Amino acid sequence: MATKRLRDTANYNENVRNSILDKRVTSLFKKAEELSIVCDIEVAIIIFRPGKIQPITWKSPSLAQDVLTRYLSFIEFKRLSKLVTHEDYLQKKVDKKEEQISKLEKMNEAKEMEIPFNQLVEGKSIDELDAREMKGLLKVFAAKMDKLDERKKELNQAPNPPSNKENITLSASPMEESFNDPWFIQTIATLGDVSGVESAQKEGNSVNVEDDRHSKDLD
Amino acid sequence: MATKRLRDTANYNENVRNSILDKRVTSLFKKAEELSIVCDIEVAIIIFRPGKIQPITWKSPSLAQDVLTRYLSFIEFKRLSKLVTHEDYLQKKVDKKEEQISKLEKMNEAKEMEIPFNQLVEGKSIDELDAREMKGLLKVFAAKMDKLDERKKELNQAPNPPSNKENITLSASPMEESFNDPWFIQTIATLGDVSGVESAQKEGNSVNVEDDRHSKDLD
DNA sequence: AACTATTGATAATG
DNA sequence: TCATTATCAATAGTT
Repeated sequence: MATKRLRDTANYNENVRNSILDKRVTSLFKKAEELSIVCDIEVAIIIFRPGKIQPITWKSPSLAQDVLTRYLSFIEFKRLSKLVTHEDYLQKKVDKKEEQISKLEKMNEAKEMEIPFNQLVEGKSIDELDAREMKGLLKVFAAKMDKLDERKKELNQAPNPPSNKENITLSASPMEESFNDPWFIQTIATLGDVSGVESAQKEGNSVNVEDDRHSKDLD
Repeated sequence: MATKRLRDTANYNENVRNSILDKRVTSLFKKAEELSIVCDIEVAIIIFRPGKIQPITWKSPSLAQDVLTRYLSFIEFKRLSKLVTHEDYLQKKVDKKEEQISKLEKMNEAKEMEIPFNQLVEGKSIDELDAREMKGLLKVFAAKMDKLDERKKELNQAPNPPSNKENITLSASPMEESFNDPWFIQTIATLGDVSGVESAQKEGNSVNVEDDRHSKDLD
């Protein structure tokens, strides 16, 4: 019987250890599933054990990956925004007037782009994306491709002959030129007002909830 | 008192809902932390709420990201293995039946277009996409935008005046024409055959655990 | 693996 | 919003 709470299983033999892990992981997943249903949210859990390569994931691999994709998109979206913001800052110094002219257009685009990447995608299949979402995604990707293209050119100008690396087989396809105009940089730059991943972190090994209004000490 | 178990909070007002979510998430994280200590494992939890941009993460964002990095590395590792194997397999066929493969790839185009976005990206951050993948994505988007553009023109030619639907504000941008060449079909086709992450999945709503030493039927 | 005494979680109430 | 408590769930140890 549960005479007391377990602190660690270091002294247990491996079978008992695995049994305990199994039961507790099962319980954790059960609780997570109940939570996701009751509160209508998506939950992904990943567990790594020392010495084990394969992680334990919940719920399904695809769902975990979907949630992870959204999470990483969120991170990436913010990172990219900040990067471009810097480039945009330099560009403003080069050409002030043009920037002012394009401001109005920029504001229009900005409103369209205010939807974060993960919300744009949100598990939709590509056929379900509307034109606005498509445009937003295209711009983000265009920015990335632009950089890849620049890197490619740099490599081609390098003294040693360019290797046949698969990652840089991007030849001068017509799309690069299509997205060289600077408007998308500014457009993306206006997206950057998303603050960091909000994940309230209490001190010590206490439990973190995003919105920790009540300060329970959970140990 | 807990007279019965909650099934869903759809009919509750938002404050109560958030309160319940808060308490349950706290409890889930507490359980996760206890599990991670007792069994000496690493756990990452990510929660997305509908309408909310910022995910709730546990334990800390950085740790969550660390675990995520390992998880994605694992995925990427498996993906690469299978990709190379598959390409090797294709190479043999290409030597003999290049035309047949080309046909199959073309036939697959329609199906490839319906692959969810998250499968195309496969959990990568945008910076990790190579040129080939970027091209594929761009072309998928371009094709989709082309269709949307066509629909827009159809609507404009319709007898009744076109409504100002937000979804179809896509004007004739230069990108449509840029992607009419057939190579992208093959490019996309090579992205499609990645199978999911292996994560033991029991039938029904049971719980998944990777390690199946204790005789659960996990495959 | 199944069981049970005990601890933990939590829905409703104050 | 926060604290309390009756009820339900999880689980450590045993068989």
